[in-house]
Amino acid sequence: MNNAEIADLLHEFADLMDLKGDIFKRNAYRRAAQNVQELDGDVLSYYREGRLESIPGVGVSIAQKIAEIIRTGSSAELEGLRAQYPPGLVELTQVPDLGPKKALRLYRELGIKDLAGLKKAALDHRIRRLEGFGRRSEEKILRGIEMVERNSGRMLLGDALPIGLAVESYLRQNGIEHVSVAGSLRRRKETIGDIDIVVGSDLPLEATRLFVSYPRRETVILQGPTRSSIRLEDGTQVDLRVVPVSDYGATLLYFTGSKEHTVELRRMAIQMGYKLNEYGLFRKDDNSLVAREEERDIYRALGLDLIPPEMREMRGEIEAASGGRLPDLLRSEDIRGDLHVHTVMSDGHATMRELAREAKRLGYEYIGLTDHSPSLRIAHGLTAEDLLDSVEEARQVSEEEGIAVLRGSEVDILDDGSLDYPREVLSRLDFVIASVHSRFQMPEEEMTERVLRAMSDPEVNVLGHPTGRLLGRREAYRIDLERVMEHASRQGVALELNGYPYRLDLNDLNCRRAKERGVKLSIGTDAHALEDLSFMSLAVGTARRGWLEKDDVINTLSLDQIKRFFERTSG
DNA sequence: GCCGTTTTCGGCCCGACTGTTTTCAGTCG
Repeated sequence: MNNAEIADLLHEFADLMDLKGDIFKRNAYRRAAQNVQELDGDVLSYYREGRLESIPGVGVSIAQKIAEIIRTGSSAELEGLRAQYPPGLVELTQVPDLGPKKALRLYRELGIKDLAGLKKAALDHRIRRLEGFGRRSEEKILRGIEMVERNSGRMLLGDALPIGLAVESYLRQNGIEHVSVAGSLRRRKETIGDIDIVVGSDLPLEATRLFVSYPRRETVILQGPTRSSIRLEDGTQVDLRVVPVSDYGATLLYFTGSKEHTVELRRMAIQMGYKLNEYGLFRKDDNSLVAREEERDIYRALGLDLIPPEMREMRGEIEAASGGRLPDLLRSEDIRGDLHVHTVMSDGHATMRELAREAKRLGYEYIGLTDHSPSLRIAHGLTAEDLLDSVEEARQVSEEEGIAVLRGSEVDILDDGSLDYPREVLSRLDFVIASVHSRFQMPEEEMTERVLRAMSDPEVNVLGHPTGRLLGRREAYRIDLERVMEHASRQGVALELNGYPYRLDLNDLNCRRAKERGVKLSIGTDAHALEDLSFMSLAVGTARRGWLEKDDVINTLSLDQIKRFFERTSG
């Protein structure tokens, strides 16, 4: 039973409390679930040491339930609650405009207990006969079901970010000064629900007209004075909100979230005798304005430094901002080179020279080329001979193109933790990433030993995509990251933050754990084509969500410094 | 169920919108 599994059960408690109609208990369970999920360390050890109640949001009652879950795998009270409602009821609340109250009535009065039943009842016009429902709600439910079925997954950050930023820059280039993506996209979460754009303009009709005439727009879904939605050629929906310039900061703050973060800001506002909403910060007694034009003004009035959007997740950022202890987060400009790139020699699409030129154009000082090793047949891993021949080619290209081309390798970690090239081959390279690409199902202990052994090899500089997860496709493999981080810090091996859209591995929370343990991160895009080098922005966003600063990341070092880093770890 | 710069009891974020109502509950972000 790990943290995520326990958190899932607490979330289920929350869902069931919602059906019971107790929103305060629901909130309490949600908060506990989130804190368990993001807990730094294993819940089991909190349990063994009798300090479950030191987890925020966990009191006597929830601590007992967690203990019971750890001992027995479940909770008697949870079983009892489950027995009261059919399991499909929570799924009904995924349909827009159906919350717990309506879902429960549909169940009690029409016996509807899942999406299929709901669809049938709507088609049979049985729903409109219920008091409080009507023809329009029935139609809305049908549209909602369709949407849930079609669009249940979230978008990858890597898909949403270019789209959102393109719309943003289109509006800016056409004279809109106050414009930004908002929501989870602005916070650079690894997956995104909706693409939201906030505009501050005193000519709202013009801004709206501009938005709905976006060149890549296919249809206008909704066009109003403050809200509009369009669908793009690729099917993506983009929502726009227009507010007066004077309200821009307050509105952007509100629509950026996270919800938990803004709720906390409102609580603080109340304690200070204020009221915070999407129009601004006001005095409670006479409704007079305190701040609203810029996000910074509102934070300042609440006694806080401006919190970067990527940190607004209720993970300690409020305390840091009130104590003047916010980290100085990594910036894109700090990155001096990409350290994980594939060429045509293995499974990439661009040549060494093309990549060198593109890296130079991006302003990099160096680029690290890391083709696969032979055991990864599917990716045409290089023979030792071809790899060594390319070392000389890299030197030549470096000189001719005026940018340092570092010849590295992404060498496979074999089943027993040995590496896929002999040491004398690896020692001829500028640096080495070691990665797991096989036998993902190993038991945790075996996988951990395998990886630790690979990291102990003096030629290894970076552990590639340390958990192997693929967003929406594959779970992380089982590995004891605590031991991996300890080992990394002792051995002077960096852990990778891989920027490939499906990976983003390490993720935000693990980046932060690594930083707290003094482990350095190496950022690479895992590019297989020239345009993939742009994945760097996804990695930087994730790094910022993990509170990383410039000094935590090795590829902010100059060429000389990073060579020393690679030397030191291989010496 | 949790928690305390106002509290060990009594709060727990705020406003808009929608569809159904005739004064509002439920849902959403």
